[in-house]
Amino acid sequence: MVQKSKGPPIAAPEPPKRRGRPRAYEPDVALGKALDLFRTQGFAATSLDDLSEATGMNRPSLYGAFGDKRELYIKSYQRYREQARASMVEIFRADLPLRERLERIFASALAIYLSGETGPRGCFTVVTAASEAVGDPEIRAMVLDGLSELDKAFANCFRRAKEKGELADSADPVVLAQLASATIHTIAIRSRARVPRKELDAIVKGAIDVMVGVKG
Amino acid sequence: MVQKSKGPPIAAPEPPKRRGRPRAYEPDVALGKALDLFRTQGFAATSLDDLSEATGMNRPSLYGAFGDKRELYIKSYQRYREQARASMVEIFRADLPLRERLERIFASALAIYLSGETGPRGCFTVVTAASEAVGDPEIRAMVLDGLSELDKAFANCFRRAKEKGELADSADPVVLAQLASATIHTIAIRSRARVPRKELDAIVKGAIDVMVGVKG
DNA sequence: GGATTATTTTGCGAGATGGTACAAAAATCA
DNA sequence: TGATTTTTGTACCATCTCGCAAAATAATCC
Repeated sequence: MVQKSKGPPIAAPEPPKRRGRPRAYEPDVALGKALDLFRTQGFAATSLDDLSEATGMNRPSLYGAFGDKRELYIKSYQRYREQARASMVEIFRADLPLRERLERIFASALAIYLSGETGPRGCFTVVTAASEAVGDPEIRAMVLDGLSELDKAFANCFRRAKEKGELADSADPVVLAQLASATIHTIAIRSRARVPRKELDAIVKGAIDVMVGVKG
Repeated sequence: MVQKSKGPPIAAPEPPKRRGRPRAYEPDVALGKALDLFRTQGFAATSLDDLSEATGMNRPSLYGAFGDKRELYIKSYQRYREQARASMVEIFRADLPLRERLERIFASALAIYLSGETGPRGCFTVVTAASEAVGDPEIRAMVLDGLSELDKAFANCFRRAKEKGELADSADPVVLAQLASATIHTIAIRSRARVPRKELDAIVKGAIDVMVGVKG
């Protein structure tokens, strides 16, 4: 949300008159390109040359703008999280019937997982968990945070649904949330193995049926 | 199960009098070491020097015995699948109450995922799906096979339980199987992020409660 | 215009990477 | 014993890796 105040001219997206030679790239789009590469190939399989070519920045510029490869990976991951969060937060917040809310969440997730020019790329949190998270404590902490953020959002969702009487009294919001997260994770993995969208939709539908229909 | 027949001497683990210089390694244990490395570090992050050191074979020997790095990865993955299958097949086959069967399956999976000297390593199928599967059709096919093998085993499990009256008539074995697989996948991912075992156990317990309690 | 500042560009360098050639070593076969 | 076969060990190659230093470029400030 960009504020559109009528007050004094606030420097928003206008160039803040930087000194020195102007950049030949936009950091935001460059980071997006880097994220694309990391999402498909992973950290180790992506070389600085790959990143340099994709972003249009040569290596020293990359280094100056984002730090070394690991820092760039971390910044890419943070950006992924922001994007993913942005695409879901309103659905989580909205006041919709439980089933519809879940349908929209999973549809939003699938849209992210199936996107990609060369093929589906899955969930970057899952990809990172499966690779760098074991050996790098800082990255692992971010992944853990990503996992629990989703768990919490789902738990909140089910808690509210229960309060509104959409679920049986015996239903446990935390357990249902873990099931919902598990469904997210399974479609993230399967999408990378190119399981056709129809099957993924069926998995989502089956999971939702169980989650909203739990009697105890 | 090694057969202990009384018939004529079958050349089993006895040296078949190979010609030429004898090997300084045992291919089976070397492959095991390679699998260990690949499971923790992934394909791209594991160098031939790493593999050479871990197996005790120098690079030419590695190459001669298993082919190039990719072939070694594929053979390692196949071996992982064999081991995982071996550790579960009897539980799937056994004639146990549904809940107990599920408990044992998940316990067996967790034992695999949490093992490792340097920390939990998760499921190699999931790790491979998250990395090499996108770019390598042959590897992707193996991963797909691994995913569907688990789905089918679970579906069979629930189908039999339903026939025995352990599940409501309205329960759908396929949907329940996908939920069980999803639970497997989520604990595989979380274990790599070092989620403590207690939480993983809780996730498994919650999922089982839902699966065996589904009324429809 | 000249000084200052920020960025780009070129290119380097030390080391790692996957893979291989070749000779020495160690066993069997004749 | 000597020929054959198989594996090992050393050394090497061409390529790629990440990161950085130095110089060139292009803007603003005075």
